[in-house]
Amino acid sequence: MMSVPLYEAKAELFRLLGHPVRIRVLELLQDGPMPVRELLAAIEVEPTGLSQHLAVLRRSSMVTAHRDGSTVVYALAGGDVADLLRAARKLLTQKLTGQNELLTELLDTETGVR
Amino acid sequence: MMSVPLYEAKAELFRLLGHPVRIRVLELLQDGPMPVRELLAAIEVEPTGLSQHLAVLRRSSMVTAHRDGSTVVYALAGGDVADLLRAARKLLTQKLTGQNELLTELLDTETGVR
DNA sequence: TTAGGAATTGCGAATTTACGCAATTAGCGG
DNA sequence: CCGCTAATTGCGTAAATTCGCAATTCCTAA
Repeated sequence: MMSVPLYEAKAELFRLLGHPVRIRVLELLQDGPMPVRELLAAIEVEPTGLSQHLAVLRRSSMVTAHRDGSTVVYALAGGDVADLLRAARKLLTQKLTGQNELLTELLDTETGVR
Repeated sequence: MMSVPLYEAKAELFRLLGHPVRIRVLELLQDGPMPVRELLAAIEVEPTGLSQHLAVLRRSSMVTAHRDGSTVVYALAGGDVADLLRAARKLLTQKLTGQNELLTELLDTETGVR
């Protein structure tokens, strides 16, 4: 089995998350499964574009899809995607609130970050 | 102040993390500040390439740099980048084991792949 | 001041990714 | 079967990333 270095996989994961539409989809799906139609209504994107981004998320096994009649319903596929999004939000709020650099710097230098 | 939607910022963050070299740098810096020279020795990349990736991390305030004599030392800049990397590792581990389960299940039940 | 290493920056070429239109598949109702 | 909505796929082009070479900056030692 050709082993892919973990950091390669990690980079790939982040790269796949690196698009606004895909982030929106994942965030919306955190509240439970949702048909494409609703995703389409909630996100500012054209049907074709949404499909393509959903395909990316599907191929990387971050979401699952199943038909229900004439509509297709998407859902988060297991793994803790939520943790990632949460960590991202945490980091961003820190950065956006910005000027508490003092605090983070203190915490950082204190421990020597081991 | 022109507010950037949070999901845009989040996507941007992930996009910036989405490169093997940048991931490696962040992981290495988790053990403490490190001069470029050492990063260069530890990562398989050319000086010019490393500089460019370091520039990306600098511009997005994920790392800081300061000169120490003739060398430049990089360090993680505050925020909980570590949390992100940890969450990513967790998700990847789940995913990889999950793929194995799926694979064995496929081999056990049917040979058909449609 | 000059030589040299360390690190960065400025392009240009090559690769990758995103977007939109047209065409296609799939289910539902008349 | 036919028409219609939902969703996806196939391309071609536009836009963004990446990478390496050459040139530049900054520091140190002679």
